[in-house]
Amino acid sequence: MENPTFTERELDIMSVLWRRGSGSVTEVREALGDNVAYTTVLKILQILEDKGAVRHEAEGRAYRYFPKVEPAEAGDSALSRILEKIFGGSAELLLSQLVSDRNIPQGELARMRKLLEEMEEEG
Amino acid sequence: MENPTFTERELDIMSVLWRRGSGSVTEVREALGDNVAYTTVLKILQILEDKGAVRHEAEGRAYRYFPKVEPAEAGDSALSRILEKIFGGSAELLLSQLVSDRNIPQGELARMRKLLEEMEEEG
DNA sequence: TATTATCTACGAAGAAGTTCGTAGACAGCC
DNA sequence: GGCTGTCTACGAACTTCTTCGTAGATAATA
Repeated sequence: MENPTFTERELDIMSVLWRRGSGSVTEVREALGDNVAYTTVLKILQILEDKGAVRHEAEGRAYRYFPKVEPAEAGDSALSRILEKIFGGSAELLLSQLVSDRNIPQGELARMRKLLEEMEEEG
Repeated sequence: MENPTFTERELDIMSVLWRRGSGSVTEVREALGDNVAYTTVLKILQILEDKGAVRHEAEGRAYRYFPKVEPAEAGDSALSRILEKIFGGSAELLLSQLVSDRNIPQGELARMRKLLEEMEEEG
């Protein structure tokens, strides 16, 4: 899928599939928590399938849906958009916003720093 | 403005205002490049004003629009969404996606690293 | 003064996204 | 067999977003 972008609801549902690895309509619906109708969830899954973002396998009489698009792909599109439109292309500003007021644990911060160090070395 | 979120078009226009600092309808329209009608741009600016995201001052017979919401605020909302929905809350994964395949100049990478170092020290 | 150009206000049409009801298929159970 | 519950398919209502036309105000210009 080229530059996958998702609407609000589509993203909600992709998010569930990414977290769980897969899901039946019922599972996704429950994970959503919202009081959204069964057929609504099904409909969006069908839309996502049309788009090529998910696929399904039969499981008994029902379908089990699997993400075809990876978080990395979706994240890349989404980040590009934010980076350009909001942070004027500055990854530095974006990072600064990401880490401020978000209380990221030391360990994670350290790993993030190491990641950047490696990028610098590889150059 | 509490947790400002913008539609596609609204964001296009906010982006112009952030880059330029302010803009008349004509200026925004030209910066957009799209062949969107004058009244369309005006309409979205009016919507943004209703929302409290921009304000205007009279300039001759026309209005000059100024952003009221800062990129940082909008960026925070947008990043939160992506962080949770796409990267499962992992800032590390988000950063990894941000820096890969994006060819960020050494100088910027270094500043980003330093930013993280400072965060670690303050802890 | 009449005409034209430029501007905002408003409303409505059109497009996209969301929600759900109904129908039909099918399995399990009385 | 008939009834009930569970499932997908489909379509239509509804909401939100986007786009623009028209009207009315006002300034500049002939």
